[in-house]
Amino acid sequence: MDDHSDTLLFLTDEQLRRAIEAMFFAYRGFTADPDRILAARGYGRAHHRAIHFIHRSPGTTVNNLLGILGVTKQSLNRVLRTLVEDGLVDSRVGTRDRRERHLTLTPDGEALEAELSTAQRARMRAAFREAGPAAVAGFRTVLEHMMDPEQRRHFAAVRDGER
Amino acid sequence: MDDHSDTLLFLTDEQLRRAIEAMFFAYRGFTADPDRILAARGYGRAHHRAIHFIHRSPGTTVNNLLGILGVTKQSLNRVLRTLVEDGLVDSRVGTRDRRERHLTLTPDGEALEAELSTAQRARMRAAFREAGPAAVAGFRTVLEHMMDPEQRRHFAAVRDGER
DNA sequence: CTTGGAATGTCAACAAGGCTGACGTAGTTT
DNA sequence: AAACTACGTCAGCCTTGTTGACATTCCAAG
Repeated sequence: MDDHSDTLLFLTDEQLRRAIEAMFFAYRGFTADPDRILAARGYGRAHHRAIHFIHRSPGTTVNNLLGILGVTKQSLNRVLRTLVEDGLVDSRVGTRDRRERHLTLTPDGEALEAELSTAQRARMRAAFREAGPAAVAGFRTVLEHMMDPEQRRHFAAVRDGER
Repeated sequence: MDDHSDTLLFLTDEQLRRAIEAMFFAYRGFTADPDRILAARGYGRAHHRAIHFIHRSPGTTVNNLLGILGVTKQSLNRVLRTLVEDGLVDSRVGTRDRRERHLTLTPDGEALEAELSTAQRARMRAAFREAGPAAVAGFRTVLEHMMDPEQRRHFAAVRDGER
């Protein structure tokens, strides 16, 4: 009960260092495919993030998105403006509160989202398949515990039927 | 044998989507603590990466680092220059090949590395402890499979006694 | 031994996408 | 009517990625 042997085993500084590096390299792999697709269109990761979360929560407001993405409105606005101009995102004045803008993807926006998502899911699926179900469960558990509490709230929001 | 039930279970597009988001949020948590320390000194993540890999492989060359970090030499050079100027990194002309510069951390550099690493390991350790050993093993397995083959080579290099 | 090419690293200039600060405008709340 | 909120925008800064041009050094072919 007070035997720390296996606890110590996986909490070595060196083991943790390796996990940190793995996270770094894995994240690069994780973004590599979308990055290529986006670059071909002159977009960057910022556009991807906006598209992703608008797809996930159609009709979401600008303010809402700011909370999820954790950037300033000026920064988000730059991205949103180009997406609206290019006809990928639709910005509609709110009906209940007309100060708000509700964001949705246009058909073109959905198409790009699908393209990005398909590529990213394919890599994820391949990694999951090679690693096996048990590893996948562990993977997700650790990821959840690595988030900031606030980020985790946003994450959990989806699981329980979106806000 | 041809029962896909559990395979399908964890390969749903929706499940994959959630994993993608988890990766996004977790990476932000992962970098949050170092980012704060770096910002206080006027550095960014690029500096952290350089410091980390120089610490890992003391005496490494610029070219070597380029392969690991996957950026252009000009980009890396800017970061290295400030680190050398600030006395955190030592750049020494190679003895065998004088075109090369061998990079090591100065005592000040090691101190910052320790500070960054300690903060990042603390979060990692906490997440690992809450998730448990089995989850940790799965986590690392999936991460390895998510890397690009080339990135994975660099990663594996350390495990087998560095290059 | 020289000379041309490859490797290595530096300087300059540009772009994306973060940031802060200030401000305008509409709509809502008190 | 006054205060607050949501959103957009202008201006300017920083980090960190990019490409292009260039200097130095090494090596190998002639």
